[in-house]
Amino acid sequence: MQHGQVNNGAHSRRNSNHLSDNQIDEALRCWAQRTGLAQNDLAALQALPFTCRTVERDGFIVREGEQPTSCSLILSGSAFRQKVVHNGARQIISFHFACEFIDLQSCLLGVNDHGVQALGPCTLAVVPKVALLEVVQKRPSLALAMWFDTLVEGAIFREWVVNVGRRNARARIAHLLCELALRQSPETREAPEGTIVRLPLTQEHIADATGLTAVHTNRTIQTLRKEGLISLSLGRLVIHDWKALRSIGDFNDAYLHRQASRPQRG
Amino acid sequence: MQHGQVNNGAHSRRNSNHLSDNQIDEALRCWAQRTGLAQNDLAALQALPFTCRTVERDGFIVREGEQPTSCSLILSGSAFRQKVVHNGARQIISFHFACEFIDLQSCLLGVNDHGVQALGPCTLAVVPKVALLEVVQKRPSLALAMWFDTLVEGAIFREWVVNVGRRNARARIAHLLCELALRQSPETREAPEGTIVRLPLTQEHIADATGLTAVHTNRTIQTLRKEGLISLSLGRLVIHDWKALRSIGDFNDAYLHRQASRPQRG
DNA sequence: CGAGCATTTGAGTCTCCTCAACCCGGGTGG
DNA sequence: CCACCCGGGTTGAGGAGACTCAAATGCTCG
Repeated sequence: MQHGQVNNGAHSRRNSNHLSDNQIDEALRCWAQRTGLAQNDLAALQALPFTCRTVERDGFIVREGEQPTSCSLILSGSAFRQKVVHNGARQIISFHFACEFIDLQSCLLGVNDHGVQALGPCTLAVVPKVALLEVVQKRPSLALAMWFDTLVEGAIFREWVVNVGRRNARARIAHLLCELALRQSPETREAPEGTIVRLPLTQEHIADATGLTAVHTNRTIQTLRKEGLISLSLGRLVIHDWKALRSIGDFNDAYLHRQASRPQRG
Repeated sequence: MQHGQVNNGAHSRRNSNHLSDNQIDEALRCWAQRTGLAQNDLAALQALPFTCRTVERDGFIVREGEQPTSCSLILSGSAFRQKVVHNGARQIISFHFACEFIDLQSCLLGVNDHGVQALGPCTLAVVPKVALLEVVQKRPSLALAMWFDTLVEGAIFREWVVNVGRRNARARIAHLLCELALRQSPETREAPEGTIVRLPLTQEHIADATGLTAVHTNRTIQTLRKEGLISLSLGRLVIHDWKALRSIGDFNDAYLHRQASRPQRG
């Protein structure tokens, strides 16, 4: 059925907006680099029929309980995964930034077991899951890249279980901030000390991500601030003492698998 | 480079023991069914050079920090994933039972970010990761099955984040027991009420899985027992009132994706 | 200037933790 | 055959971290 390679040229695939086309290509390139994808596989991705979409703050990208039909790649902005429990409390499960696919699980899982919302205003590139699945089925190395991405995501979930399960408020928050700072500063493996990290988080988001209440989160953040470890005000995080914060949060970046020895593929 | 199909016949692949050969084939068949794998892909899996290994209670299957060279499939017994935090406390991240691969992440991630130990005595089928990777790269539908397995695992991790993050002791334990009971009773989607579930868990395991202390876990289990909801003594769990326990634990089995609409493949 | 949201502060409470002792059944060795 | 030990379970008392409820502050935006 499927003949030859991907398709013909990336320039005919989307409607009009060349600006967003560039953005999509760039985001895919970034994703491909992180997952160690080869050039021709990247091209196959770029040839997919992405469409752009913008979501305002707190807008839903994925709704719990629905059956997904597409996958979304973040072009700009950030988003968070969340689940709501019986009494109405919310648990945030992960944060996602530019150049990340948010819902690859849509490809193979029948129903969304959680929701995803935009943290701030967010632009997305959306591709029908059938299109993505099709190319993945043709290209094993692409399938491995997807699998790899999902594995890293799983590793982060595991660390989050540990974070909310076995650390106190101070450590939980420190750990979260370490992770976010590191993931936001792409290439630098070490110590995002002193750099300003754009994080449109409210303290309530932090509370929901760490399994704490907003009030207690507030008090805990204040002590971190008073100790001169961090600055954290609306939308901006600065870590003044990376080593101290890392130690408080019991943070070890191995679980992020930022330079996993990904075996040859493609 | 890679010519033709898998290899030649499954009967020449392992040393001697026909009994364990059967066990391996059976476990793989079971896994293939769960992931919706087609017959020829299953055959390719069965042709891999698995070797058997037994691990005694609490023995390590995967060690944190090491570089994995193989993947393990549980033939009998059960295992748990765990991470240790700075102060020495342990968090259990998941439990695994027969016919499950425990460390598929070994295939693509460079270093183990957590450990896996046998819960009780455990027999494993071990395959070199390079062999697994090779066949996966040849067979896209197999890659998708691996990916699917990892996605479901990730969904379970997410629910665990919610469990330890946003539920009280009573609900956490109820939720955990619901999950374990359901996963242990394979085909039945509904209500493992009254059936005996073999679970070689100590209360300390339950505590470490739910982010509680052993003492508090003990007290909480006692109230569940006194209310006639469960029986739980060394190695045996019986759920007497499934609906009640499910309600207490805020348990919704959707996240297990037991009958996910897996798209056509293979 | 007021509305609305995020943050901050206070006071009282409760869940869950800590430390410690004790019980109990099974296995081992003298 | 009994004494002992050991791991898991149980119980008690006290304490602390985190929660709840409530109100006040500050900030941004219309």
